[in-house]
Amino acid sequence: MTGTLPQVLRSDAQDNRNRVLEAARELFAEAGLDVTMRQIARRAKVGPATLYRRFPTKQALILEAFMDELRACRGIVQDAAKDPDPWRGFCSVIERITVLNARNQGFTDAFLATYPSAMDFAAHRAEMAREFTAIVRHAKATGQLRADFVFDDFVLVLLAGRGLTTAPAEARSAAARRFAALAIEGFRAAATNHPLPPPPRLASTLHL
Amino acid sequence: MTGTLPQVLRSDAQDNRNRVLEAARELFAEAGLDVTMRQIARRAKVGPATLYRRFPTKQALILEAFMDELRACRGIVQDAAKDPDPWRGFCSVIERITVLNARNQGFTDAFLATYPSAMDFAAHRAEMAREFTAIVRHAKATGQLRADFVFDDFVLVLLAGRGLTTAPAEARSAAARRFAALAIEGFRAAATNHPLPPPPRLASTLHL
DNA sequence: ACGGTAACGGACGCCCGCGTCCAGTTAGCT
DNA sequence: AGCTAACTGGACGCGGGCGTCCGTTACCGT
Repeated sequence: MTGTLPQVLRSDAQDNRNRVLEAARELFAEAGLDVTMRQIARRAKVGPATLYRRFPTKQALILEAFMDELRACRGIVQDAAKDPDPWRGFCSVIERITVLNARNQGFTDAFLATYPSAMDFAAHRAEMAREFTAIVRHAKATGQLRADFVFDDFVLVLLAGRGLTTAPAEARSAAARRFAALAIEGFRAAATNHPLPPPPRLASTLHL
Repeated sequence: MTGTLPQVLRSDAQDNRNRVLEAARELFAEAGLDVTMRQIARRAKVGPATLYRRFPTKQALILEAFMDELRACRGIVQDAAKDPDPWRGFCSVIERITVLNARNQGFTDAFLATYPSAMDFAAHRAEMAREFTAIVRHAKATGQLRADFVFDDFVLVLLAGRGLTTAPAEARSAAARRFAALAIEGFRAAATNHPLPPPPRLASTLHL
């Protein structure tokens, strides 16, 4: 008898698994990735052993918990790519990603993490980067996005958005929207544009 | 004999105290406020008891460690207030505070903290806010700063800047400068300005 | 209905940070 | 030089998270 795992879980096991994921999503969103495995287990009304059996490592749990957020994220970029107006697409990416970012403490942390264990995220990241870069090229071509915009500026907005999670929960959405709008104002091509200092090399550290 | 503490420390005590402050500043800057008291003691080559005698609470240590940063911060605003060109003053505040912010993981955390124990910071904050608001008024009057700028937008930049500390150390300064420049581009009054969404109520939670 | 087995969760030993106590050491005054 | 008070840092007990083990529970196929 080899130790082949059954690919279909018993009903109670499946139930617990779902509760764990739900708890993890809630806690990650509220308090970031630093929540302990114990806290997640407690909220899910589950013993620690059960949690560890389903998700031997925290990374595995994080990955699974954020899978649909991740898909949503890609959806945002794909929607934008379909928009006939590249500038409107660009703006919607900035706006929607920033809002999603501020609402969910943990997601961006996980998304930007560089652990080798987060390879699965990296693939999605790379694909999104590819599509987003196409939008950027078109938006520059139509003269609506300033020519000195670089991909690292997008990463900059992501990182900066992460800081907004410090704001009190009730102000967070408003803060995110205002911030996104300001960033867009900064990115828009205009006669009054001033030259920018050299861009930081951020994307390279994310293996993009 | 009442338990009056000597206001002047013995030479070795003074020496240790200085090393502790130096260690605290380094660690807070590198790794944020979450460093443990033990780590600070170890770096300062000092036992835990010594650390606790000088600074009974972490808040006390934080306050003392960031006193000159805090003064530097006020200096930035005061310098800007003296500038005959209010827009140039405004820009220099955004730029310099953002850079200081990104270089020092812990400082903004401490600065924006709302613990009652951080009252000393609050006083400085309020004073800085007063002076900065004057600069803003003048910069709007000369038509260089967009009219819909509000003080909360400044807090927004501070919070966002906090996110940049996630960037790798070698890119952090460049990131901060680029970010500040982008923010300034967003704040500049221009014919192409688009209306902004309603501002978040952030400053009120900081008791400003 | 019942047996076999997957799944459960309480309990364990480990490590680490916390804040405090005390016996030894050293600075600085006479 | 000698004394004393100030200062020091190792050691302690506590609490909490870590990942794992194993006796018990309850699902599911017959």
